[in-house]
Amino acid sequence: MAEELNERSQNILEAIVEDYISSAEPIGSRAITRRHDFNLSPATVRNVMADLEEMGFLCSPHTSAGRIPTTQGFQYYIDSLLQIRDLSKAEKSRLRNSYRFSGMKLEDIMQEVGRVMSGLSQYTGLVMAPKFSSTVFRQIEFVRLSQGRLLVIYVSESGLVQNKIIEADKSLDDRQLEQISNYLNKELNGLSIQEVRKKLSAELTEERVLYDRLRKQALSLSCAALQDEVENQIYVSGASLMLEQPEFSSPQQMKRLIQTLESKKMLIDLLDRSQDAQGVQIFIGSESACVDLEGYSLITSNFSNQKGAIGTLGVIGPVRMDYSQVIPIVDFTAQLVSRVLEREIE
Amino acid sequence: MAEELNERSQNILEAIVEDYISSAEPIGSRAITRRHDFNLSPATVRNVMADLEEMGFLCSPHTSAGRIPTTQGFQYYIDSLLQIRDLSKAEKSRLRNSYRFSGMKLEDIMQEVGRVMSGLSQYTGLVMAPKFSSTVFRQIEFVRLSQGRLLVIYVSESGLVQNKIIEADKSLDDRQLEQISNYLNKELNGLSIQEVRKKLSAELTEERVLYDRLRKQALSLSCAALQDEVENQIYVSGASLMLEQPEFSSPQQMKRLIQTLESKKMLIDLLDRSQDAQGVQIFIGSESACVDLEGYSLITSNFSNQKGAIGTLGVIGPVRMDYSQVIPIVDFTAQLVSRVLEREIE
DNA sequence: GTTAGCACTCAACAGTGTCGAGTGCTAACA
DNA sequence: TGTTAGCACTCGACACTGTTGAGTGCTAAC
Repeated sequence: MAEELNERSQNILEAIVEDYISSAEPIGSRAITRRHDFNLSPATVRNVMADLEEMGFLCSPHTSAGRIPTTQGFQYYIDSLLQIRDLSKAEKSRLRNSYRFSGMKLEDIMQEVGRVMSGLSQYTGLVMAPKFSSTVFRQIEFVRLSQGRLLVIYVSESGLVQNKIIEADKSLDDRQLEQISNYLNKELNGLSIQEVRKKLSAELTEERVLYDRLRKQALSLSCAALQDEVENQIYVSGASLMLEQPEFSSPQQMKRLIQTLESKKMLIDLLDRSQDAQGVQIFIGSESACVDLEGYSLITSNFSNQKGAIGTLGVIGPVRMDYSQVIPIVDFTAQLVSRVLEREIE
Repeated sequence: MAEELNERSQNILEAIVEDYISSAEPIGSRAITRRHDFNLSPATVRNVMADLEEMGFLCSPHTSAGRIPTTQGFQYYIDSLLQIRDLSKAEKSRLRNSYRFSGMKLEDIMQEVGRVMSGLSQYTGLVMAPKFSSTVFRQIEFVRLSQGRLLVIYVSESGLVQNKIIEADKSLDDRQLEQISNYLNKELNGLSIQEVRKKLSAELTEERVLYDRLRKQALSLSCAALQDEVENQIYVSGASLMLEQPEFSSPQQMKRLIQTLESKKMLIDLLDRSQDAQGVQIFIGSESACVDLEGYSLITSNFSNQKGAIGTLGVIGPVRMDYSQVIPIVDFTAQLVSRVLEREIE
């Protein structure tokens, strides 16, 4: 993969990638020599370009056009040539000022983050809220809606709220409900939702609960409420900004882009993959096997609040993305959001 | 507005509108006589068409093209010519079967409704969840997150849950919090959220509360939590389906459509307008003054659950929309959702 | 009031030639 | 041996052309 490239080839590849990033048009040998002073003639550059093409870093759309970087070319550029500068203090504070989180609920924060990232990058912002099941149990409340229906409200340590309507035994009265919630709040306190699930199903199978009716009801109620995985919430913002990019100027490409951004399920899958990683992750083109990302690049980073509520945010754009600009934005935003979420709980 | 049209003109206008709805192309006099047997020659039809054009019901994109209905033409068609057939039992049950609501939370139902309506109509589904402030108070709960931060959870009579994080006096202990919530739950029970707001601010200004510290805290806590209007949640589904329609085949039109569908704020404004109306409402083209709907038509209907939780759902599409198909879908879906919501609470 | 005929208009389309950017190859040069 | 100049070639973009066919408005006849 990381084949040897001499310095001149590297310089030329870098020049081509960068010129292509800013122009979105095939780069010819003349253009290279004009814009950068390598002290080389176009003919020489052509030779190098032919080599780079053979190695798979470049391709030409047709005989007499310039060349454009392949996915592999971009990959090499990012891995070996791109130097990600740190943001200056001024830039950081400008970025910080773009966001206004004060007094916002989690959902609003997620939305705002997507909007700002999209605005800054001119691509599309993606934000996946923390998974509920990765959080820590804090409190459970029951609200009676009608005879047989209960609204169960879970609150996590990090302030995430989830509610669900379940069917329940009609004979339960308010006092019993209160006892049940008191019991559960004591019993489950401090466990992760996953541990809660495990504990509940373990206890339910134990024989002794059979003799304690109330306890059994408590367990089965909360079990019913936690039963199925909640679909992750995902926020997509700035789709129309991306339509301005020349790679999406044809109707077909536009349609495909919108379809891609509309299939939340796929996006969730995609963002899920970076959940375990630390720092900024970059997915280029079709690299990620099972999902069709052909033509797109995705830059993500995780945020969390030490209490285990892990979410992912990122920017999706064309492969020809301004990585040097977007990567710091995503990176710093993730840090920012983490800090905000932490402040919320402590 | 409703100028007199003799029967022949009406028939021809109807034919043109319907042919145009299905073909999306300018309709010529020949085509009319071929597809419908009016026993008229193309020349006669041309004369009628010229009259209709003069009256503003038709226009021609250029000299030698057929004619297309104007917004006014569509308006006339809908007001006077379109007969909305009731759905047959079979269709109703087919429609009912398209939706699977069982065990779903409100948010999931909203999403599902949008998805199905969009799929059935081939246009874009819009659903606006019930406004929280139009609901009836049921219960309030406080959860302490960190010293100074409280999570307030409101539950409405209809099972809507809303939560918000507020700053609170650090000296409040758990016992006091419980007293406060008990007090509020008794005091506010059965009031609409609007009434609750009014009551809270009225009581807060009364002098006597000054002597009752706990009560004052209770009031100011819940007041802070209800302070600002929650932005309405809106669900948009099937944007990419609409891109298949010929009126959105050009990149410009696509961009405009996506921008329109992305501006949730505007869509909320739009759906808000039909909140007071009963039954199906139809907005055609740029008719609705302040919002730029040029080229789009919107069909909406409200749903509710007798306890005042009113939401709006609908379909947005090109002016050249298949009204006879979409109107019954929207109408019946609204009824269906109302029924489902009612079942949820009683 | 209705119709046939006719001249006219105009978008769509296919074919043509020119222009310019870019390429690969070869031979000459340092 | 690496670099460069020169040259023939390719191909998309663009402007121009003529043709076709659908549709119109007008007029005169039925």
